[in-house]
Amino acid sequence: MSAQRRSTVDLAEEHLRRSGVRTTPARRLVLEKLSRARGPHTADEINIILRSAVPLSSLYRTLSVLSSNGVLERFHDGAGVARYELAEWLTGHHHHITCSRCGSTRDIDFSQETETTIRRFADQAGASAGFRVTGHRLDLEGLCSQCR
Amino acid sequence: MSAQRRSTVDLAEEHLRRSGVRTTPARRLVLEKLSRARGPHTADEINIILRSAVPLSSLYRTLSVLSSNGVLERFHDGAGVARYELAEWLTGHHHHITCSRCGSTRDIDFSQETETTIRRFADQAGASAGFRVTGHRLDLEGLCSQCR
DNA sequence: TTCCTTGCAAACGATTTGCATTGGA
DNA sequence: TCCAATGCAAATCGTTTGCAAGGAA
Repeated sequence: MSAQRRSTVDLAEEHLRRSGVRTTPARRLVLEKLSRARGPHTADEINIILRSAVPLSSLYRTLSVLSSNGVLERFHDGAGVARYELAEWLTGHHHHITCSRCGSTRDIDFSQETETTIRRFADQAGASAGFRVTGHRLDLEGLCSQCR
Repeated sequence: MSAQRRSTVDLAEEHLRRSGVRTTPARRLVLEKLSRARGPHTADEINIILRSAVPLSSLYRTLSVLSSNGVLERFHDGAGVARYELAEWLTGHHHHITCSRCGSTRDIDFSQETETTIRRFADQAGASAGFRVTGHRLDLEGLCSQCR
């Protein structure tokens, strides 16, 4: 077999295996769907995409396991609902932009140069508050093309 | 009377009055406490600070009124709990840094120059996604001096 | 007086958990 | 086989709401 590029899902599952976390149909299903998604999704949205193949309580447990093992990341949107997406080491560092009218959220990228600049500002500002900065989250708010 | 600098609370109340929103003890109390706070607080924290002077349900209504009238801003922390703080037009634009170990959140400022740079990046990146950017939120994560 | 606001209790919705059962390695 | 994962139902917890009583303008 020639060295083939591993899919995101494969990488994630290998990571889990190495952590001693079992691969199960539900986990694979969630990883597959999220790797295909354009942005972060709520448990409810994932449940709909999966057509309830995984009951909500199990889905939450799945999302919890995947998050605490570093394969997914969780944050809370403007309505306070948890949204999940593949971890940055699988997708690359990125940000979000949310439409303040319809609430849709999209991934967004900054140039490497911009990221470097932001990181430098962040380290600096954090240090002056006595923090060692380990990461940042820059979310934009605006009006999407449909709502504009 | 000489022109005296208006307090943040006064400014907020005048703003409310102009919007036809009544001034009540509960609203004044919440504004006073939040204007003294170092950072954003949850309803529960405010309730404790106020020693339950305002019942939780009324407190939530108060926070809701103040938020929807532009005097407070609400966001959800890492645990998904709503946190409130005075709106930016009252406190000035700023960011937050949260300790990933103890969860404490502090306000943090960037220089005007840095803000300008960030805003420029944001506008640019948003535009390329078809959005008109109206604001941004840059939250830092790190370890505070105690937890470091 | 006229609405708006409050307080209490009940309702809600997202998320979590207990427990018996099933299934992966 | 053995321990972890699942499904269901019930429990939590932050937050919201209905309704009658109280209060600001």
